[in-house]
Order: sequence, then C-alpha cells, then structure tokens
Amino acid sequence: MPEKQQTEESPTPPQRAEERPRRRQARGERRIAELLGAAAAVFCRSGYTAASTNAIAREAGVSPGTLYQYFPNKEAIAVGLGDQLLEHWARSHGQALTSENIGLPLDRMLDAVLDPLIAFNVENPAFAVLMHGPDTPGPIADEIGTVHCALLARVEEMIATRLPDLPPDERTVTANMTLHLFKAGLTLIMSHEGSERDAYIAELKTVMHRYLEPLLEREHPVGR
Amino acid sequence: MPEKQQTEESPTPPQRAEERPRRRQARGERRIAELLGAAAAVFCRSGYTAASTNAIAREAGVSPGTLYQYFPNKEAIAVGLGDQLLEHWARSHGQALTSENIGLPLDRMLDAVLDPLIAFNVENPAFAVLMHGPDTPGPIADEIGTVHCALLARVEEMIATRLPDLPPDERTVTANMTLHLFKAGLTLIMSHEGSERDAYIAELKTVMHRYLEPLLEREHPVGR
Amino acid sequence: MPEKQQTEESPTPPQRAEERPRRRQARGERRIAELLGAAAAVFCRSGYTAASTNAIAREAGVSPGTLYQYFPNKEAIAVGLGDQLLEHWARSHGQALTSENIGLPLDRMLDAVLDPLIAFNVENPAFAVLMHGPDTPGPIADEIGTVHCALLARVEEMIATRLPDLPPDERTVTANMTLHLFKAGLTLIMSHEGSERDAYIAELKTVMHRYLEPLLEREHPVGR
Amino acid sequence: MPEKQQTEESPTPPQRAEERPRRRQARGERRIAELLGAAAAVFCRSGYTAASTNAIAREAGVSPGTLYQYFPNKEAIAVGLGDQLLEHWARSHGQALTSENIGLPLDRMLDAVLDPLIAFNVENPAFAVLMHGPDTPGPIADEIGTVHCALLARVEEMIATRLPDLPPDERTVTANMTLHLFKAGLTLIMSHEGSERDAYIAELKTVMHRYLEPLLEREHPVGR
DNA sequence: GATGAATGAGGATTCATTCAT
DNA sequence: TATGAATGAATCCTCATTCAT
Repeated sequence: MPEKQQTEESPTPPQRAEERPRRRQARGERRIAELLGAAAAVFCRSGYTAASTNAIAREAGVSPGTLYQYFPNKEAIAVGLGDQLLEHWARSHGQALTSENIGLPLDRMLDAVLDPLIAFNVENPAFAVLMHGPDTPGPIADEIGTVHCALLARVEEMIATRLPDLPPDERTVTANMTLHLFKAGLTLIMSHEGSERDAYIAELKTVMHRYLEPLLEREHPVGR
Repeated sequence: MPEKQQTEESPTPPQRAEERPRRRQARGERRIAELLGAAAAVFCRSGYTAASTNAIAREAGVSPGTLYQYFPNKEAIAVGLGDQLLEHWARSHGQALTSENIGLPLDRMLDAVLDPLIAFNVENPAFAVLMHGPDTPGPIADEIGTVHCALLARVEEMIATRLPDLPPDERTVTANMTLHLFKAGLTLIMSHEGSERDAYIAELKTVMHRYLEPLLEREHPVGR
Repeated sequence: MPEKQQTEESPTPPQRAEERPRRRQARGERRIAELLGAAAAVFCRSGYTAASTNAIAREAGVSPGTLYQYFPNKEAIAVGLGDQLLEHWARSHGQALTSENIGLPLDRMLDAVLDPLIAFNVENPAFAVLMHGPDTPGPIADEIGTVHCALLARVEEMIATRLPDLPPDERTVTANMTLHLFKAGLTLIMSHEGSERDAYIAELKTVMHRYLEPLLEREHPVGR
Repeated sequence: MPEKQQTEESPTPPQRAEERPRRRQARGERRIAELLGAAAAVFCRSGYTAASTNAIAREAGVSPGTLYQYFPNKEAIAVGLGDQLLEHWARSHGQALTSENIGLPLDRMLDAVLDPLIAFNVENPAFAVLMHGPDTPGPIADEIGTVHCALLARVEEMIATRLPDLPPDERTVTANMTLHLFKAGLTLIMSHEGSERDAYIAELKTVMHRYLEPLLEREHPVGR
C-alpha cells in the first residue's frame, strides 16, 4: 500500500513534517484499522447520532482511553472512517467514476458506474450511513460529510467532462440531483434483498437513465 | 388526557358524563397540540435522535412529567406529531393526492401534487424530518415511519388508479421509488432558498416527469 | 532521532566503565532538566492540581513513558522542580538570604532580601506556584511543599541570627508569619505589572518593615 | 427569612419575574441547601480544583443528575456556596465590617472586625477555601472569586470611610494588601489549633495594626 | 392534571500510570 | 532508554423516565 506512514520504516530522519511526525507504530496502525472497523459496525447498527464512542471501543475490544489515543472525538472517527472507505473505494474501483467510462453510451456507463458503487455499498454498509450523515438538520455535510462531498465532486467532474457546455449553475443542480437520486435509490436497494434488490437496482438505473438521457441528447443531438 | 382513567374516581354523580370529560379533553387536546408543536420545533432543531424529551417539555413550557402524561415515550411523540401533520395535510390539501388530479396530464398532475406538498413541507419542516426518520438504519419506517407509510400508501393508491394494469410488484417498486425520489428532491429543495430552491423544484419535477411518463405511455399508448 | 540508544548495543568493549555511565547520567540530567522545564510551564499554565503528567510530557516533547522513567509520579515532579528551583536560587542569589545581609539596617536588608527574591519569582513563576502548593487544604506543605519548607527554614535561620534572644516559639510564629506575608505580597505583585507591580513591591516592603522593626527595636533598643 | 423564594407560597400569580419563575418547591430549597453543605465539605476536603461534582452529589446522598438539576456545573456550585456563606455572614455578623466599628481606635476596631471574621472562617472553613479560589493562576477571582471580591469591596469601603483623603490608587493598594494579609494570616490560623492558633491570631492583629496605624496617623495627625 | 424532584445508567472525554517493544 | 500503546477508573454532564405532592 503506497500511501502509508513512511515514517517508522524510513531510516532517514523524516524531516519532521509537522512538529512531531507522531511516529506511529505498526500496532497503532492496526488499532486504527480495528477501531474504524468497529466504528463501521456500530454506525451501521445504530446510526451516526446514536453511536457511542464507548460502544465503538467495546466493539473493538479496547478501552475508551485507547480509542481517544487515536481519535479526538466521535466526529473524527466518522471522518477517519469516511476517508478510509473513500481510499478503499479509490483503490478497488476507483476508475469506475472516472475517465474510461465517460465515453460509453449512457446505459452502459450507468452499469459501469453504478454496479461497482452499489456492490461497494453492499459490502461496506457504513459507506451509506456516512453518505447520509446524522439526522441532525442544518449544514448536513459540514463535518462528517466527507463522503458526500467527495462523491459530489466526482459526479460534478463527470458531468463536466461529459457535458462541457452545461452552464456551471445547471451542472451543480444536475450533480446534486444525480447524487441525491442515487442515495435515494441506494436506500431502497440496501433495504431489500435478493430479487427485490435487483428490481430496485434496475429501477434506479431506469430513473437515472431517463433523467440524464435528455441532457446528453441536448448536448450531442443525435442527428435526426 | 383522552384515553386515561379519569372516569371511575370522579366523585360527582356521573350525569352529564358528557360535558366535563369534554372540557378536560379540550384542555388535553390543547396541551397535546402545544407539545406536538414544541416537538416539531425541537425535532427540526436537533433531529429525531438527538431531540430530548426534556427539551421538548421545556420548549412547550411544561414540566417533563406533564409531557409523559400525554405520551408514553419519545417515539409516541413522533408518531403523534406525524399523525397531527398528516391530519393537517389532509385537511388543508388532502385532495391534492387524490382523485381529482388523477386525470390530468402528467405535467399538470405533478404540479398539482408536488407544489402543495412542497409548500406544506416548507411550512412544516418537521414533516420532512419525520418522513426521513432517525438516522438509525434497519427497519426504517417501523416505528416513527407513520408519515412515510402514509405517503407511500397514497402514492401506491394513485399509481393503482392511474395505472390499473401494472402488476402489484411493479406498482410497489414504482411507488417506493417515486416516494424516495420525492424525498431526495425535497431534501435538496429544503436546503436551499430563493431561486436555487426554485431550480431544485423544477429539477425534481423534471426527474419525476421523465421517470413516470414512459409508464403512462405504456398504459395508454397514445395511439400513434 | 538524535539522542536515541546507541549506547547499549554498541559493540565496543565495556572498558572505561566510568565514562559511559557518566554519559548516560549527563543525558539523563538533560532529560530531567527538560522535563522540569516543561513541568514549570504547565504548572504555571494550569496550576499544580490541574496539571497533567501527559501534558508535561507533551510539553517536553517526550512520551509519557519517558517521563515516568525519571519521576515516579506527579508529586515527584513537583518536588524535583522545587529542588531545581531552590538550587537555581541558591546558585544565583543564594547569599541574599544569608549572613551578609544580616547586619544591614532593616530597610536595606529588606531590599537586599526581597528584591532578588521577587525578581527570581518573576523569572521563575513556577516557584510561586510551588510555594503555594495545591489548593488542597490540610497538610499543605507535606509533599510538594519543599519550597515552602526550605524558605521557612531560611527565614527562621535569619531570624535566629538577627534576634537570638527571641524564644523559639515566638521565632517560629514570626518566621511563619513573615513568610506568609511575603507569599501574600508576592501574589499581589505577580498579578500586576508595570507601575502597579512596583507599588505592590513597595507596599510589601512597608508591611514587612512595620511588622519587623519593633522586634528589632526590642532586641537592640536604640540607645535611649 | 426575608429574602427567600416568595414564589411558591404566594397565592397571587407571581407576575413571572423572568420567563418562568421556576416555582421552586420546598424540597428543592432543602436540596440546594444540602448540596451546598455537601459542596462545602468536599471543597474543604479536597480543595476546589480536585473536588468532583460526583463526590459532592455522593456526599449529599443524591444522584449526579439531581445535583445538575440545581447547578449547571461545578463553578455554579462554588458561586452558590459563596453567596450562601456571604449571606450567612451578612446575617450573623454583618455589622462587623460596617459603620459602627469605623470610629473605634484601631486596636479595638481590629478586634471587632477580625474576631468575628476568624470565628466565621473557623466555623465555615469552606469560606476560606473559596476565598483563596482554585490554584489555577490567571484571573484568580474571575469566576468563583465572589467571596474574595465581596470582601475586597468591604475592605475598600471601610478604608474609604476611615481614610477619606487617601487617593483612590493608594486605597486600592491598601485594600488589596490588607485583604491579602488577612488571608495569609487566616491560613496560618486555620492550620493551627489551641494556643498556637491564638498566637497566630494575635500576630495577625499585630501585623495589621502596625501596617495600618501609620496610615491613620497620617490622616488624623495626633496633634503632637 | 400538573409539577418539579429524583434517578442512575450512560454519554464523551481525560488521566495517572504501566507495559511491550 | 525511549517510545507509543494501553488501561480503566474517574471526570463532567445528559437523558428518558418515574414519583410524590
């Protein structure tokens, strides 16, 4: 894994990036992973708001103090988990949301984008929890909304690539709406199983296809 | 309190068993309304999970004990508030989701249905909060999901009326998806103001129009 | 990492068993000094009770474990710091509290004693913090009261020298009172700056002069 | 007791002084007193900084929640206790610090002022604890320094009465010094018992007499 | 009916200290 | 030596709920 802590195994003095490079030991790295895993489980079980740091520590099999050695508070855990999942996503299917699919016809592009994304959510249900954030209203994505924001940026990027002539305002609206439609569909998908789930997957694709197709038409009018 | 036992120990001859209870009920109703109003405010401020019964009581200007005289627990408050809002909705724009709009062309029907619904949500933001429920995943609508369920029933009903030939499975899927699309759009709408809000309203209508139109086509093939 | 452990696994034969331990001690001394400096800073910032060993370690730029390698507990740090400051004091102005000033007329003696002491406190505010000890009542000076005790001994000594005929009881009372007066004045002095501070310094000297002069009179009745 | 809550026993609507008169019930009033008593005990035992709200609740024989129904945090408890003690003092020996003693010769005035004050502190050792505040440095008297401030005001007042020609600056200095001398002496007094205590009481009076007498001389030069 | 009092377990977070590496 | 990891009890404080008045 490329972007890890290179501090401890690097023999050269790490030129102390900030103050104290916080020489993280291997065990600590593992602990962080365990804690994030535990956090994922607890967030899924109880939702972000109702999740308690003590419960996360318990789930991870460590004492509360240990948790706080790695994360200053609950929010930081959520952010950390979001980052981890985002990284995980980037590593495993990162290309799904990028260039290579941009040129495909819409239906195949939707498959190429949505299928891995849905699969990833099914395997990492905490991703969906973080995507939705706490039920607290107000600046939804402010703090723990890393995931939402990252996805939104990707969607906006894709739209910008595919529909370069769309004015920025419209692009924002479209991106927001697209992401929200996806989140809505995902909720439905994840609350069903088997063939029902498949039906909702198909339906979501239908929704998005019908929503987005006219935009593409407008941009690249199929000579008629 | 409506369904409590104030009848048996009443020392007065139980004549006019009508009038007094009614008085009490009247005051009780007012209390309940006050409490629900307070709950609406607090739910909007903090979300369902983070809302505290003490905060609701404080907001209502009563003591915690009083609150528990009318509602056995926090959940019941949410349910009660949902019912109240649903009733309020039924009384004020109830027809919007019913028969009379069924016959309209899709775009006008969407206006007829969505505009009042959005307006209602803007005026009663707690409605949206309840529609979404706590961020706790799992059996989403189980307990406090009255609002979601009621709306879902209405949507399903409308679809059944308008598309009587749709097989029940598909109808459920369509209804669920429609409602979720609406919720997604509503989130966007309510987190913006002014012209941005209007843009999202228009966009939501676009989404729904594009999603639903083909279904109608299928049903009533415009003889062509 | 500069000062790591290249000492013990060093393959050179352990002759010169003298020099190496001295090295270690030297490094240890430095560490201790760093830790005490950090402790001074933290004690001043938060007071003794609220100071945390972790904060001291952080301030010193070392890990908690390292701190506990040199001090068995928080109290020991305070004691160590007290000792260090006392030594520092002895080295820099030690004579101030001793013989040479004993013979001066009271007002000049007060200048000779108080000015350096006040200056020392201003430069080493932790000295004052330790002098006062934790706000915990009871056996005030028991544990960390090294500073208080040392000063008290000096004061008593000076009094004994200057007023050899004072009965021991009275001497104790006088010494205690004198020291407490000084601490009280010091508090005032250190919580002001500039000319206000000067005013309090003058006032403290006045207080002490008026308090002590009659004692001297009694002892050395100005030939009348 | 004149200045109590007159809200609950008054039959007339209490014209809601602020928002909600917080109709305190008798039991609550008692609880507050118990809690303050417990706080006094714990503050004396552990000092302000080390005192814990849970310990206070335990001492009072109630649950932590109960404590927090009456006080929002530890500081508020200290303030409340300070107020209570100040009131108690005002009621019992209030006149000691006021007019009637102003005219006495200094030695008798010191007796009249200090004896009750010392007795009060001996009976209410928490008073001394609050007078000294937390060992945290900085704005000492800011928050819980009610007691210190109240006393300081009284001292300044007395000085202003007795020495009306003293310039304000000097008055402040004198008042501050006087109060600090008293606090210093009190510490000594309270950490001793029996005849030793008496000796320190006498010594404190000596200190203050010698400190203050010249000021009075200056003001009312005994025609000589 | 209404109130405020009371609870106590549980929330987040910190801390002095110990331990394996 | 030095480190960071780990602890777990203790910190302050909140909450849903019950109870006596």
